[in-house]
Amino acid sequence: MNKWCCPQGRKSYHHGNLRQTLIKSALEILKEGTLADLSLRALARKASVSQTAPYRHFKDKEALIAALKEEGLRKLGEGMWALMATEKDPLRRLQALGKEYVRFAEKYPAHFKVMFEYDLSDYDKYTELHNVSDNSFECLQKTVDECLALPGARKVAPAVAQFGAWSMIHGLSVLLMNQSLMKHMKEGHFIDLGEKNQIVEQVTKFFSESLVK
Amino acid sequence: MNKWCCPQGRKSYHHGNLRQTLIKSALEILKEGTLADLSLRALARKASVSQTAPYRHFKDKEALIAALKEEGLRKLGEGMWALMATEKDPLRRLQALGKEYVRFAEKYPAHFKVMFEYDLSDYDKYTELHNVSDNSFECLQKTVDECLALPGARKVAPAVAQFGAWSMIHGLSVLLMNQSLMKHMKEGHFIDLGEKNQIVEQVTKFFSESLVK
DNA sequence: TTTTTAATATTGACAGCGTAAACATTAAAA
DNA sequence: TTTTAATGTTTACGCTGTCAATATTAAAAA
Repeated sequence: MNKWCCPQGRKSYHHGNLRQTLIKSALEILKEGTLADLSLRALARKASVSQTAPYRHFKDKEALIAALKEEGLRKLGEGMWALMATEKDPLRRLQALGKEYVRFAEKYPAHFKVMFEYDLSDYDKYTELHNVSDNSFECLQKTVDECLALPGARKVAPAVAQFGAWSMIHGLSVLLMNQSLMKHMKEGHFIDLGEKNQIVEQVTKFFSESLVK
Repeated sequence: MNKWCCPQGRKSYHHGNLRQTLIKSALEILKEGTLADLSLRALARKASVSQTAPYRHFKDKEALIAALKEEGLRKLGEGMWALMATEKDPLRRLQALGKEYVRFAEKYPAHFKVMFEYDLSDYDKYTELHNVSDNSFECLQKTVDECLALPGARKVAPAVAQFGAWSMIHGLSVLLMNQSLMKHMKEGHFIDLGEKNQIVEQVTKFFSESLVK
């Protein structure tokens, strides 16, 4: 007799793919809700698994968060590196990278939220995060350097331009993703600006052109 | 007899200044810790008050958070508006505003964290937040407009320059305040950049100069 | 001044949370 | 086939946000 065979009404004792399932559910919750809405127990429930099962895959809640961050960083990096291969003109590529960054924020809002809103208590525990992060932003650096090597480029310390580009792109994404700011803007400020995509198009263009002449 | 007169070992039944005390304690906690470390009960304990006393001053936890956000936004606005009065040259003022923004993030890290990392579940409940926010960023808009009115200014839609300025300044602050990013940078990237203040000085200068010529 | 009332505090209770400890099942390695 | 490591379960603890019912008191009204 096997009344204990399939706990939580599952087909088999082992879930089979719990880690991925937990990550997926977490992203679903974050997509609509805030970070405060995320709980390991709710994820376990959604996966029809006991409340402590997640601990076989993540040391604690922060480890799950770190995994989400890493996945997001990786996706972002992939998108940006793809542009490195396809767009050869540095100025146009810098603009494209900015657009890609914003596009990522819109396509993966849950990843974006967790990447930049959730402050881990100890980043040193997640060394892989740094590596992925490095890799993602390396192409931004490279592209800025190429822009500065262009004939007629402005004379700026590369680090300044790199940091400026990153700040601009990141800030743009953050502001555009901020429901509060966007809302109040539509009700008064920047009304003549049109749609989001146009903002991104123009601001990134503005910046990349700032590097030359 | 008054064994019940002074609960929690206080001198009087009423605390006298609980609201401010709670806010202050919250900021102290956030200064060193993360948003996850913040709990109403801990704040109540610190104030030697019962666990539900905070509810006389804040409808719920989010209301406390919103109050922190508002206070931060107000401080930021004050600092920025002060510059409007003292620095008349638009370009230099734009740079000064950027530096002020970063300086604020460094001086009030707890406010900054809560302002831009804590996503409220419903912003419409806190209308005052929008007003304060509007006011804080109005001077940034005005300054950019003045820059664009300068002889030799680049031809850009004002909204684009405004949004670009805001993105740059905000992104700069966020990146500089991100312990994770800053840490990994010192260990490899941007090493030739020197100290934070120099970054801010140069990047803000770079941007404001991007508006003219 | 006295009385009433509104502001501010209290205790007690409840469900949900993160997570530790001890134990069960099973897939994979020996 | 046996052993072991991976992956699950149950139970339990203290912490959390928050509600309901109640107490104290400062300020307003009488």
